[in-house]
Amino acid sequence: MTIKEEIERKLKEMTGLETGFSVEVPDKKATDADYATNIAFALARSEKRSPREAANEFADSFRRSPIDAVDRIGVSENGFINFWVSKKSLQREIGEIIKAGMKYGSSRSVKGRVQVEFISANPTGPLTLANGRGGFYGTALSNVLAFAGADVEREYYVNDSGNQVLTLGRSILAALGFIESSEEFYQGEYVKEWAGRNRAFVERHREDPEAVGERAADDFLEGIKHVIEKKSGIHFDRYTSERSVRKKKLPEKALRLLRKSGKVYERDGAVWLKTTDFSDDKDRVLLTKDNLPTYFLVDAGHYLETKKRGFDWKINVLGPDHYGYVRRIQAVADILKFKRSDVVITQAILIKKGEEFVKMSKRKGTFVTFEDLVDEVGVDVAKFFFLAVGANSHIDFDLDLAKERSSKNPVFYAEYALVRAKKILAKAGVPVKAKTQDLSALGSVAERELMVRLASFPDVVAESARDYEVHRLTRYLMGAVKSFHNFYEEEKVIGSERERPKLALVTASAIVFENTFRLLGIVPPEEM
RNA sequence: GCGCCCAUAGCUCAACGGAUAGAGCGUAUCCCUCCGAAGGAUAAAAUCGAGGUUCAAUUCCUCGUGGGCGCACCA
Repeated sequence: MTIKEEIERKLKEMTGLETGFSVEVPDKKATDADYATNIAFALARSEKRSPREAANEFADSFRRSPIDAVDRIGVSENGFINFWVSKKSLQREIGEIIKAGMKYGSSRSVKGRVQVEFISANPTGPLTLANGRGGFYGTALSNVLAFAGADVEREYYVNDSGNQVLTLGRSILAALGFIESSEEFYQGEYVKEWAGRNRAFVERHREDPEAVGERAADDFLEGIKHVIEKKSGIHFDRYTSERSVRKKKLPEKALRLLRKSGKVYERDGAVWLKTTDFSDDKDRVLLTKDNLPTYFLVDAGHYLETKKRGFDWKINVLGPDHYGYVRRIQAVADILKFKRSDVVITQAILIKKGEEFVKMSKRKGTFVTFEDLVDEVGVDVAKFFFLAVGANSHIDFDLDLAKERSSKNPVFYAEYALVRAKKILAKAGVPVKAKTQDLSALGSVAERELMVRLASFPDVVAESARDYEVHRLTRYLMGAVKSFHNFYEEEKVIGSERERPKLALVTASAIVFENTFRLLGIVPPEEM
């Protein structure tokens, strides 16, 4: 149990309240306390007195039966209750970190098997920045959930058949002049390049745009995989092909299940799902009047496969262009009896050139590719940049500016702290063992601050796993390494009087920093 | 036209309805005889506008302004 959790437990025990209050790390300008709670406001409401009074009474009663984790409690003028954590419990926590090592902060609080689907970009061209954002986010989210106890599968659903593949094939034929071009077609340079490289194949299949499209899609997918796995450190446990979903007759099976729900009907020669019963703004077609499955039905087949493979929890990370899709796929998840289905929409990345926003279109070929970004600024910089921001935030992005500023990226600030810690440990030689440590000497202002930060790592993990806001970890890391840099300036370690306990603190810092990097999907640096 | 998302410091972004709204970059001034200065300390600097709910609003509601996205028998 973390220190914060101990305080929470005590509050619940004393007041009988389960919700309606929180324990937080207060703003340093307001107080130098380590934790604060607003519980007095809740108490005041139910007991009809001022928060200040309620807080004072609570504090008195707390003092009569204190807990080890807290050695001082105070009340602010406006009614917040502040807690100062005891050095002893902080010292104990540092010991815990060293003992647990890379397991520190992990738990079994999240149960069950969950499939996290992300990127899932159509293989009709290179990855966009938005795809990359989803990739980084999905990776970090998966890592956090796994660390919190879930059995996680990372999936990329490949839309390698259907209409857009046909369109891709036609676009290629058009690029070589075999058929007339159209506005619908993919216009990017990459289409022409691919067509040029595969002229002979295209010519042989000039009557079969689908074959051309599929071949191109396979090639593009290889390119995508290369960027993802090799260049970006994004790993998938599974690439599920839409073709295979179709081949296994899963859309048909899904349709039968949907029919059983009574939400399927026919109109105008097509077959519809009554998604309006699931707060969609209109019903959706499953089978066209030509009796062809729509993308939606095939995806329902895909969801069915996931369910059959033993997942009753699914998280789907989508870009903002799929907003309109959310209700209907949630309807399917509901009918297929997923216990839990979440859709996370990562908001748009607005591309700027100076003051001007650039219209992005894969079809028109006017976009910055994810690979460009990774090549230009480096994968760690890109990752940190995107993961410092909530999924629901729009990002203004200027590639030129990003290039210019990449060396100033905060990721280096964080990495440098870890490198500093490792250098000290290397110089010290002997590794620090948990049991033999006498940590009671730790407690200078800088040390205390660092200890508090480190001890809150499990709380941050738990919160991120709960609300999927993984950027908390990035923000946490920035704060924690700041405390470390400060400690480094203030306290010489090697050759100092309290060398051993300080080395323990440095060891604990390295563990927590490295772990945070790992959760974010960033390979912790050895050198800079 | 309808729906959703966003608007916070010069820039890019934080802030379960809670205290004097934070961080990085940029700007100004200090700090290397010392484990790497890719560092530390200090300072100036912000909630789009108008109402409302609340003990308390950047956060919730209404209207407006400005951006983005979605509204297919495409995917």
